[in-house]
Amino acid sequence: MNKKALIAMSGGVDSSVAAFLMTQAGYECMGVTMKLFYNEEVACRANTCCSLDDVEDARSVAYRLNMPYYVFNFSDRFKEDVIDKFVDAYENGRTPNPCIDCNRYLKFDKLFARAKELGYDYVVTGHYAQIEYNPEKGRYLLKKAVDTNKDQSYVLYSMTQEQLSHVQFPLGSMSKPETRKIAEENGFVNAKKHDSQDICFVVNGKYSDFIENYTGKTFPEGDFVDKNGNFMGRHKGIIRYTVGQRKGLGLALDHPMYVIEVNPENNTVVIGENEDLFSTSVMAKSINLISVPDMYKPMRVKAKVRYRQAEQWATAVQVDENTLKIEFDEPQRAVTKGQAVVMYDGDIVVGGGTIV
RNA sequence: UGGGCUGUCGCCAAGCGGUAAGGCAACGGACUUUGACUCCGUCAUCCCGUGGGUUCGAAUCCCGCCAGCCCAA
Repeated sequence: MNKKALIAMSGGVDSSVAAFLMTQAGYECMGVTMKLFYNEEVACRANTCCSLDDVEDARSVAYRLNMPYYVFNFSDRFKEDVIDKFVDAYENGRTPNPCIDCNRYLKFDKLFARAKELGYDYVVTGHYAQIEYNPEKGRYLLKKAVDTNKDQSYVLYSMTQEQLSHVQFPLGSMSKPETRKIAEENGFVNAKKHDSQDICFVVNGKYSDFIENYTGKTFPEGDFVDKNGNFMGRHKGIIRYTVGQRKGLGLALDHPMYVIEVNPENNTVVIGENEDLFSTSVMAKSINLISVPDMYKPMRVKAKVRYRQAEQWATAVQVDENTLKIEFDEPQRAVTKGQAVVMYDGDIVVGGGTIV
């Protein structure tokens, strides 16, 4: 009897090709799209995942591949573990990464558990990353995608051994052009669909508008101040700013200014020079380690503090059960609370955590 | 209402007789499964406070007026 794989299909080209590859590999597959929010609440949008159109695309591909297809309504869980956390972070001067939470709580927890209940051996997604079992370590390893330009291992750092042992990323060794080629060859409706981008549950770009609509709150104006607390201007509400931001400040000086810090306590936003944004030390909470059981002994790693960034040399050490301290060799620009720091050993993901 | 200074794009600011630099902001796009950063593009077209004058030609020179600032009273 064939192994059974549950394919998480967003309606995009990547997960569609992942589904195709699994059928080719002889798995008994089922396609599933997670309904994460209501389109009536956040409207429709062409290039986001999981909208109504996307469900139709996913269904179409599943039909073409001759696999059963279902939509699972996980909107309650998504609200609780992604949207509410997202809003809470912004309200408290942090900058969340909802994609990481969605992977952590929806794809590899809620959906993962459901797959198990239904008797499936694997959950499959269209992520560009690789999973590999290492006999010497006795651990499953998460590795970067072969196509390093599309590598998504950063958003997967929270995966556990249990999850890694029952998840497959068929696209890990593919390049994006190869993926699209396969989609075209199979006549998938979404072969030329634009890559997803922006926050999927935020319509028409402005996440700040979403937060205000969603919470029914308005976030009051406040002061821009410099490092010494001198008044520099008025800001339009704390949720509109993130560390390192330049655009949207509306401050016309003789040179660009950047957000250095967001201060919810007194509703101020500290601005300063680009040089003021650099720091070498990073503390992370809610950590997850993959390639090693613990890191109480300092370890040389390469790490990055945002998705699209080259890893930088650093020394990391675990402080306690849930805390990691990372000391970069060179100062890093705009280390931002709420974002993730992810550590690598070559192309192996060591682990990561949320920057505090 | 004596003297001095200034008035160029939303902000700052070049320009000093030859047909409006640049920076910031803004806007648009690229990049991107988060937010940012970055990059590319656009941004004064009978016009340089205003009305006259000189000149082949003025934002640039001259005169008047207006506005703002400063110093004196």
